[in-house]
Amino acid sequence: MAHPPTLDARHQLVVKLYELFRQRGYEGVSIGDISDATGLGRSSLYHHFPGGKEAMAEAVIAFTRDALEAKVLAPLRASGDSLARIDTMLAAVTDLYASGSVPCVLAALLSTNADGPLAQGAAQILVDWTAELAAAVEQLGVPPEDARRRARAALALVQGALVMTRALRDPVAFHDAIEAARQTLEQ
Amino acid sequence: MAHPPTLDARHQLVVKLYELFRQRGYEGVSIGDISDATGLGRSSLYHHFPGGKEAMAEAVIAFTRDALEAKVLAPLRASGDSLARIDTMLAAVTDLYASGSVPCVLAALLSTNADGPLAQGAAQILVDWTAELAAAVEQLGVPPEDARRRARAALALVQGALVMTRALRDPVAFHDAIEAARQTLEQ
DNA sequence: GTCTATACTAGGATAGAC
DNA sequence: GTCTATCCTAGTATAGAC
Repeated sequence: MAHPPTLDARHQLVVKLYELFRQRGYEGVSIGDISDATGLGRSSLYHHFPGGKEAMAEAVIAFTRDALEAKVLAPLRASGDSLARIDTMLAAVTDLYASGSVPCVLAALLSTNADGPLAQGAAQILVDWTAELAAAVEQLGVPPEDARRRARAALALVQGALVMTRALRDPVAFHDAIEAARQTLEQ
Repeated sequence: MAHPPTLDARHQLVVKLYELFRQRGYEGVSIGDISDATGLGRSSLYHHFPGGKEAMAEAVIAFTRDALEAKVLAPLRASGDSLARIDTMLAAVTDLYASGSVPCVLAALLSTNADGPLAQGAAQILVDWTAELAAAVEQLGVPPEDARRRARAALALVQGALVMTRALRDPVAFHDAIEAARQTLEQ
């Protein structure tokens, strides 16, 4: 059992790609940067991703979708108290963004890659997230239309808090926003 | 009085640069793109901005600061009813971002240029904006600490709405966020 | 103040050995 | 699966004529 299977190595690679793209966006990351960060030569990277840089970013989007599903959406869908599930989601979000100290890879790819296929993939994840969150809010007895509005507002607070926290260099901005999101969703 | 002074020509140029950088971020815009968009050759661009692309982005940041000051901050400081001034600011913001259909250049430069000097300049504008907004909220009789919190939350709603509106492709997300910002500031 | 022409570097991608 | 070497394009920037 000397070497772990290939999939693990690739997974580690995707995690590194995820970090890079979320910090600098798509155009802000070069193959050379990736080579430096991973210790792999350019050719090795193309061995793992024959589709090149775009394929790497697509892998990051898929990874993000899976991570969000596991850490955020699945708990949101679980049976049990709706309020508790929303609280759990907000805790997961706080963890995901390290209290606002790291950017959202979806926002990064959405803004860097304007209207390319990467931006579409990133947008879809936000769309799905909004829908799932709205469904959870509906279970509190909120009418569908209003639930959707609240879900949008909560995610806007989170995404905006990431921008503001970065600008103000103060994690309090993020925690306040999470609290505001809770009020919006649960009130 | 045939030719307008040079400053006008430069101003038009900066407006074009502003549009480009806000749509695609710093790394997403090449000198070639700028040449295409303006109809000017590369050398002409360097004539106007000997400092190259970074100087162009700096000019955009300065332009943004001035535009924000004139359209958003000055009305916010004007004498008169505080509630009306905040309403005026929110209307100016809705206009500035064309109801969420165009990105914020500050967010674009903040995320693309990670922690370079451009990001710092963009961050500073958001810091100043927050402070000015908090001061306006204080005049409603809100305690300083709370006013700051509300100002942060309102700007987070706006910035987040820009992300969500882009993802959801629905301007309703933006207008709802503006309404939520109003509640947050004025309630 | 704009152009053509030209450096020069960095970035994306591939070939083929090991 | 990784490396060295290489190719080619795109990107930044400059020189010098008009």
